[in-house]
Amino acid sequence: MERLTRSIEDFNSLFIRLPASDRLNFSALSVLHTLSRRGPCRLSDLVRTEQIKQPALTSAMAKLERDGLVERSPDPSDGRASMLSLTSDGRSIVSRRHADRAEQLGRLIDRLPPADRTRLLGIAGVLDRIVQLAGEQDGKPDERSGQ
Amino acid sequence: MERLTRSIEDFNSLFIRLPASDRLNFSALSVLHTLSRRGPCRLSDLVRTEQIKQPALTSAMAKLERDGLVERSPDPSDGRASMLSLTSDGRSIVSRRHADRAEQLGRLIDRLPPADRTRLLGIAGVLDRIVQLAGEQDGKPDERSGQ
DNA sequence: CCAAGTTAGATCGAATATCGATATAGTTCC
DNA sequence: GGAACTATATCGATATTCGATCTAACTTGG
Repeated sequence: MERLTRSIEDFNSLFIRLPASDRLNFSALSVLHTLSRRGPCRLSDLVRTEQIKQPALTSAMAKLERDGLVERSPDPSDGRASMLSLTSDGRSIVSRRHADRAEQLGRLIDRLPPADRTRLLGIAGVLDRIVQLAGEQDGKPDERSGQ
Repeated sequence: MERLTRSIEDFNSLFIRLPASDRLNFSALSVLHTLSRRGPCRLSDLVRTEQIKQPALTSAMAKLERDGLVERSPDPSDGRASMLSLTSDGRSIVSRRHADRAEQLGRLIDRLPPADRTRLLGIAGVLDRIVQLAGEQDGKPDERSGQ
């Protein structure tokens, strides 16, 4: 476990740095990614998973909204809350970053021995299953299935 | 590549968040990790890999030094520079975080089907090779070999 | 050796991010 | 309707970041 953990740590140092961030800080990018993967949700849902407190998230959202990357609509079932969702500009930032990472990772993987390449590509499903397991642990038992 | 990249992104969202940070922010933790993996180096070496500019790194180092996690000694070959290195307190923060991650990852992996577990454990070497390839690309062709 | 250019790192001031505490407004339960 | 709760906003203080600039130390060509 030691060994695998260290390899993942080192790989992440690399992977995280691949795409140079635009004018957005780490928290803002993380919020965009989360909104992209989970779909519209409320501020308090994000507070649970992002690594910042609610006031910081409120001001981050204000900036993202000013920049036209996120929009809010009233939550029909609760007058206190808003539903937050990505605008198309927001979606394109996320997918641009994703595409950059995929491309740069692809360039590295192309230089691996074929056997390694195959093994690595085959690991995606395992990673998904781990994420799912972790989600079941603290969150509700399903929810991670929707595209 | 799409598929693998997305799985890694999702896994990272999880992996990054595993250990709640002490009183140190993301940049400080990243610096500690880098110092731990690369051994003593100069401020300007870190500026090249960390995602912050030199003034921010200088003030981060000042805080880490105040907190007793990093120490500096004069660089014998260059009177302008200092060599930065982890103190034993700094080392133990890094290894504590590493151990936490290993333990939590281990708990998840234990719940995978045996075949998946084996495949995942076998991927460490491939990740190392990718990191090495990326290092050869922009840095000097070797250097990544030391323990 | 010396002047000019370069590099390592520190410092300053402004902008931004974050936090804890608290305020506001909507909701639920009795 | 009123107490308790929840979602989010706001406020003031502290921390982080950056761009610009500064100093000291190194390097080089003569």
